[in-house]
Amino acid sequence: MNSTSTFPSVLRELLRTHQAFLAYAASHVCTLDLTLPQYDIIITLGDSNGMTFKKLGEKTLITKGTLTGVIGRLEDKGLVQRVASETDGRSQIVKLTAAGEDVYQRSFPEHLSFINRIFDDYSPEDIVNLEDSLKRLHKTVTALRNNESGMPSDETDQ
Amino acid sequence: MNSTSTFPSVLRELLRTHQAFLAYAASHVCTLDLTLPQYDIIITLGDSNGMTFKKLGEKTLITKGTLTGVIGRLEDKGLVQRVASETDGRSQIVKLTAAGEDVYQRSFPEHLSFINRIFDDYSPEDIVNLEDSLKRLHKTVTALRNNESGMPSDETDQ
DNA sequence: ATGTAATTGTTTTAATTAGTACAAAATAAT
DNA sequence: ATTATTTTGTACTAATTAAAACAATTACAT
Repeated sequence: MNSTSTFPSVLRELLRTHQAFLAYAASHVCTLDLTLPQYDIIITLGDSNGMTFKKLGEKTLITKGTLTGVIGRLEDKGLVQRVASETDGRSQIVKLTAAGEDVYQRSFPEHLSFINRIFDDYSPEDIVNLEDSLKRLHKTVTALRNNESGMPSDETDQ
Repeated sequence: MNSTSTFPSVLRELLRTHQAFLAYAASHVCTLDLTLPQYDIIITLGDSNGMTFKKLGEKTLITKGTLTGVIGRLEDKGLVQRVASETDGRSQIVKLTAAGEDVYQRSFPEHLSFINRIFDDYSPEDIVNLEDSLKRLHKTVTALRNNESGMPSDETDQ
């Protein structure tokens, strides 16, 4: 135990680090006239045949209510389209339009290298260790939250 | 390099972990009829004689525009007050009211133990390692962002 | 089959968020 | 002293966020 700190500084650092990453990623994405959540949708739909709102939300960690708005704005920009599911009357399939595919194909390689630049000085072990540390914290917090309410896990299985 | 993943999964895990922590913390704070940013202000002002908007923003990582709104809502709830600085005509000092002090004194010990429960199964080394891993990532991202724009560091010195 | 429950996406509301422009005050420059 | 620059907090806008209520549809139970 760190008896000198009155509040877990590691959790403040989690926020700081996440904010710094978002700002870094946004500095590239804003050159495409897209917000970070909007671009997250684009790259999630890239190399797919479209997917359901539910699945999109699970992959991007955006809740359904928020997603309706984000998808709507991407639709207004002509980058995405809604198609009614043929097998489930409740579901909408979200797909990239040709323009959306174009944005994706043109921007993604550069975006990927922009993001991966972060790990230029990381060894493979460093990256694995970092991810494992985060997963442990994530699991611990989720387990605690579920203990409180008796709810089952919120983990998605992929 | 993890040659199988097309996008840094460690960064998605950063988001997931942060979201999980926020949800966990909020599950306690909502019992006080406060939002997480609002409670963050309360505990930052607790055990202080008040501080400037600028300093509050640096400590809580909330930008000034957002802060105006959060402080306004806390003022409406009677938990916080604005006092004009005597030494700087531009500055406002934000202080807890008696009611705010009361909320702080009554809730903070429990909140602290609620949060620290996360680390019950962590050794002191585990915590230090996690924090160091986050700090390294934070520093790396910040350095890259500053390289892009030629701006000086955004780090606060405390 | 019929009624109950769960799922899917939309709508609405309140709050947070960043960004920009702005006014007032302090600081620096000359 | 006067001007220019910077700093501090506010106002405003657009977007994201979660949560709750809702309608339509599907799945389930009997």
